[in-house]
Amino acid sequence: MPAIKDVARRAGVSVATVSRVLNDHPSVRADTRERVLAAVADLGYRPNAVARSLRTDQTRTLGLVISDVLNPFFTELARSVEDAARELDYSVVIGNADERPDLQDHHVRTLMDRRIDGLLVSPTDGGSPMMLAAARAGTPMVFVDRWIEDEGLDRVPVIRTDGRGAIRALVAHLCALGHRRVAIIAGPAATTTGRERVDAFRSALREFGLELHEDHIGQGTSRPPAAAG
Amino acid sequence: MPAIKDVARRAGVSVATVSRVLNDHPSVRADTRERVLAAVADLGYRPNAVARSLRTDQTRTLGLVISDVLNPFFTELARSVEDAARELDYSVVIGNADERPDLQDHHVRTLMDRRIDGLLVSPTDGGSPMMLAAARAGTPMVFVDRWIEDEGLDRVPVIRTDGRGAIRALVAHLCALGHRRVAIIAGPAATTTGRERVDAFRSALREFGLELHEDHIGQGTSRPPAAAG
DNA sequence: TTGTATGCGTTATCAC
DNA sequence: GTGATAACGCATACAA
Repeated sequence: MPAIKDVARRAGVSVATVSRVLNDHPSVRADTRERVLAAVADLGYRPNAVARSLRTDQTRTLGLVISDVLNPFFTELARSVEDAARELDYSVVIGNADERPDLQDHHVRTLMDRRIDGLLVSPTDGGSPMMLAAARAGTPMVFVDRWIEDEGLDRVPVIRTDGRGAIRALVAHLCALGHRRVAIIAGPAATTTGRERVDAFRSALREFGLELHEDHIGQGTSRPPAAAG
Repeated sequence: MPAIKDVARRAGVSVATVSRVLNDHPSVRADTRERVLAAVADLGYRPNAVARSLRTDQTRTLGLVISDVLNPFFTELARSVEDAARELDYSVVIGNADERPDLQDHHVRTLMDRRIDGLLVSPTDGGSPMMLAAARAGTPMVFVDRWIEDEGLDRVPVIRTDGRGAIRALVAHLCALGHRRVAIIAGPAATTTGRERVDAFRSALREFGLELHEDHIGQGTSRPPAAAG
């Protein structure tokens, strides 16, 4: 794999000049630029992102730690995040915590070792030591879908859906339709989203004067049955 | 974020010594090791993987380019790959090609720029220029689930299921049950797996003397309906 | 056993 | 406009 010095040699210029055309710095004569570009082309040269990151102190990489890859919601989320990131010339590295705090920390640690520029996390219930420490230490971080309310975490932005509003709207709709016995199957209770929904459900029933049966509150997983590739 | 020199200073040793205990090199006195470890601990030092990669020329990272993240098969695959890799202290970076050759190449390029140690690819139909070039150039690569038969690619290992055998077994089973009109819904025709299955289906029908209706060969997607997070 | 010095591939600062 | 060269954080060959 050719390095910048190979390109320089072939183009008959210094590595500095090659670097300049690569980062399209203004001060480089048109014809030298051409020569460099030609050398790049026929050497099939590609800048070493590792070296570049070491030097510039940025990796153009985002970490995304999700709680469950097998949940289609998160797989769609991952896809959207990657789409948006790619648009800005960022890569995203996904870590699957599988609802396990220790695994979540493993990924946070690995990603930080790799010096990612920022971290998106849909935290497992209660968070995990390393991830909380990173957040408090000011690591660029955003919570997605789920969140954690704890000291020192108020500066971590949260991107999420309005579960409470959604549940209320659903109950309102069913109520307007004349239904009086409504039930809910929410996600795992060990998630902020799951709890929020059940809680909102109780509130909504109360608000609309519907009777609440405790056994009308169910809990499910968010995973689909398996498929074939 | 502390660097190795900070640890060295704090432990009163040289960076070389710190590096040695970090990579548990044998020749380092027990008590100095302790001192270094202590310094590491209370500085919360973590080796910079970027710098380490540049120096050692290995990233302990695998690239996994799949054709469709929204297909649960690939999401399970990704999960398994990551599990196995983690066991060996490797990370895996996933790229979603979304069945688009250009996107596939984008990911191959990005991953190679990042100097990943190896590439797992479930190629889109017909492959893509950069990915084929990489394979021919000897980039450590293995095909998963799907594959490509082309010149210079015979040294790329393929990990896949025995779709042909599976279809034959299915038809045999149905036939033994006395069924005479069997149909198939295979995956996208633009995949090796999809074509293999339809092909095997035809063969099996012939073998078992069943009549083949062309309109009994359907084609579907492998995506589940959406779910909530 | 430990320290000094070099180099990995870049970018950026300084000369010219 | 272009070229030496230092520095990024680390691992290692060589000296001591």
